[in-house]
Amino acid sequence: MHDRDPAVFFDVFKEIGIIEQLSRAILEARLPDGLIAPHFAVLNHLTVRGDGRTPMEMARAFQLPKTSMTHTIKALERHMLVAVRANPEDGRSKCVWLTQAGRDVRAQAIAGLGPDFAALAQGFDVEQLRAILPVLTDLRQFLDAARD
Amino acid sequence: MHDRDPAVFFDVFKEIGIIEQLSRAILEARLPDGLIAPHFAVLNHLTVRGDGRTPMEMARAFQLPKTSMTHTIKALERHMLVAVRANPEDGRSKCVWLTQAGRDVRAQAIAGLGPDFAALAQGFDVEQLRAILPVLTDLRQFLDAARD
DNA sequence: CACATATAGTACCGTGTCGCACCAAATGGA
DNA sequence: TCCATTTGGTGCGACACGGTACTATATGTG
Repeated sequence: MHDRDPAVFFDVFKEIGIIEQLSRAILEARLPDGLIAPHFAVLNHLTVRGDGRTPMEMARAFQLPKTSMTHTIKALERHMLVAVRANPEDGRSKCVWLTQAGRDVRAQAIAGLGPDFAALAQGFDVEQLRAILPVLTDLRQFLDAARD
Repeated sequence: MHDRDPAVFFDVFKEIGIIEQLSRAILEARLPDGLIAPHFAVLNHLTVRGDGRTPMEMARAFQLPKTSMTHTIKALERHMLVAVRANPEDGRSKCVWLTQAGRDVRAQAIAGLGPDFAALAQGFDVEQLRAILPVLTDLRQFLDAARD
């Protein structure tokens, strides 16, 4: 087990798996009943990237099977957080638009997380997070590119 | 957005969520058909910590609801990778034991990951991972303790 | 234009996740 | 000891995930 041992990937991924689970719990505690992290991810994506995206566009962005995206969008539609309309530029396709309620749910979740993160920041050195963020971003991009 | 902005949590958790998804795909590509990451996690736990653990012990270790653990163990039992027997020390409880097939599946998965990680290590600076691992471990422990 | 192929989306189904209700066994206080 | 409470495990139901198969539309090649 020398310095260049690639097994460090195993340990990093293990920690990341646990942190993902814990951070998901923090997020979901701030979402209305029945909404979970993937729903929020879509609302956030539509806000940041602009709505009117197609389901396939988002499935690719999240690297999810298109059936999963169909399902997630259906749930958001049931909750009236998005509206789905035909794509005028492609008869096979649809476009997903945020409703005002959708924008509000996202904003409320983020607002609720503010105090949570502030509380965490009191017990954990935020500078360390800022320091590792570029490596995480590199790693994410690298794995993304390495996925065949 | 100054240097101590706790919003860095948001970005770190977002990257971690994506990396978790990509690394899970790498692992699951090395598992036999029908087995997914949580199944492997249990096999690995029983190998590392020693088998004979109870379902509740593992549910707590993974911070999962006990119903999820029951379900995961049932699946491993169907695949004959673990054997569940009564706990002689507690009539309410059971103990989960690895079968030889269970040990083999875990060993095979890890053996398969070796080349994967080695390939990744050729394109990504492993030293950077080694550098961030302690911070990730700290963060995991901190979030674990902070969860009420 | 005709037609083979590629692409967007969905229906269906098996499986995973997890809350609730329940039972059985253990525990602890009077 | 008796009994209330706690704890380990499971059945069930609602919903999430994702593979296969299918339809409809678009695209590219002759």
